[in-house]
Amino acid sequence: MIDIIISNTSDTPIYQQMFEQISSQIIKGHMEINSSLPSIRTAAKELRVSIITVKKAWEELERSGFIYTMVGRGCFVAELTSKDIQVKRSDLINEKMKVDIEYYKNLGLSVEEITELVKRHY
Amino acid sequence: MIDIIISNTSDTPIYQQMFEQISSQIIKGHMEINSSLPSIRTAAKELRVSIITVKKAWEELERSGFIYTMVGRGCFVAELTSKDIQVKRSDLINEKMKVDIEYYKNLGLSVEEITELVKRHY
Amino acid sequence: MIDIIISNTSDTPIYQQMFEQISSQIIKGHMEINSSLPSIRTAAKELRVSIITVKKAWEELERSGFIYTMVGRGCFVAELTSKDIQVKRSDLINEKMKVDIEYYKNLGLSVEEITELVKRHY
Amino acid sequence: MIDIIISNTSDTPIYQQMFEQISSQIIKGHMEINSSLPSIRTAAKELRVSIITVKKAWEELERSGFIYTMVGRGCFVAELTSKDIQVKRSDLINEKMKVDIEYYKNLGLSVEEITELVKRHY
DNA sequence: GTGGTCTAGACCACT
DNA sequence: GTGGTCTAGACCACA
Repeated sequence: MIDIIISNTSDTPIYQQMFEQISSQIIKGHMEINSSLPSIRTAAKELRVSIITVKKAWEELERSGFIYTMVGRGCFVAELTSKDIQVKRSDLINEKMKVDIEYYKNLGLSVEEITELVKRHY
Repeated sequence: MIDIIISNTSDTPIYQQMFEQISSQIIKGHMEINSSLPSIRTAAKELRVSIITVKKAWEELERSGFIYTMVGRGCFVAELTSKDIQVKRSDLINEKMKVDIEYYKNLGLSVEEITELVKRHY
Repeated sequence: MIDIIISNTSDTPIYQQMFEQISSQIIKGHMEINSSLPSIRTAAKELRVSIITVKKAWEELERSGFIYTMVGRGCFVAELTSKDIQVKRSDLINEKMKVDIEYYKNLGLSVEEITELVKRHY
Repeated sequence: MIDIIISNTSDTPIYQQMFEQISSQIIKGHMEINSSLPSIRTAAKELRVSIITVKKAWEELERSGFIYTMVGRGCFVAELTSKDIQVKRSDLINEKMKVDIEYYKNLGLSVEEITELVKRHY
């Protein structure tokens, strides 16, 4: 089993949805270190997507250091130290925050207005 | 002349970059009502993008009510009441804010942490 | 046209053969900066491989910084400074050299024997 | 006991790692002629790899003439004359050297640069 | 069983 | 035209 929800209508690619959800679960410590991910075939069947789509997601996860692969055996959650995780998390957050603030600023929003909106939408 | 910066390597489509920057300028009142936009050809030459791309951006702007077209004469900034503008602005902001908050929440950020980051990045 | 030779019988994957040959040409300065690579489709047809195989090679090249992509327009040779190129080249060479020397050393070869072999095979 | 180090994450197959390390030990005379290799089951347990993998490595070693099998009794280091060993060793070395030189040559390295690198990395 | 590579299509958005 | 994504198969090496 794997705890992912795929939206076929979303405009973010399926493989990226998978990447984001799994990486986020690893970052939050919801997946045990060295535990195995479902095999590409199993995940594909479960999520009703193509094998190649799953593979692409797994590849991205490996390239980002979230999982490691042992050919013929499967893919496993990498041994990230809590520090590694904090760094990865911060990177993700700061990168996005920078772009977001740029956007709101561009529309003439003050910092107070933004924080107000944040509270309302949270 | 037109005050836009295009990034060819960005992964947001060029026409959308144009849409966002122009609509934001109109919303902020930086473009005079009924003033004319540059012709599609001129804009294309200035920004070094395809005519088709400019056409698409202008179409999107018209569809969203930011500009209007007079066939054979060009495109002009629409007469938006300040209320219209507020509504459009709010729509843009709220739609994006909803998605953004979802993302940060998903990474385990509290509302306080988000507002803290907002202040730092602003 | 593109100057690549593919061996279907080799045990190095096709996409990797393409990556190595193109990156090596860029490193050696045989491809002009900002010149366009053949489109994925064209290259696939010319080399008689699948589109997806070419795409994978192009992707690796982009990830390694050798080329950049403009969606809807094509892929282009990146503007590498001669210093960038030297660094990339050194990295490739040293990484491989380390493994190779390890191998020969492991078989009991002295440094003189290796250099002797190098001269003979060059 | 058997003196081998296996890397599960390496991209050279496990059975090949085993083959290379054992054959190299035989070539260097570090394993006594007619001495017995550990049983497949023992080796598999010690190295924490699959029995099938060990079997494949032993098979390769036998096919290359490094060991011989006595059914029901185990596998033993073959009686290689020093000449046999020299030939096998040369074959391995020359085959690899040919490919390696090709690679370095392709990156524009002169024979002097290569020998220089060899000395530095040795 | 596993992942790695590859094919020959397809549809889409963008230029 | 371009690249981006996806599908539903296939064959292979590896464990």
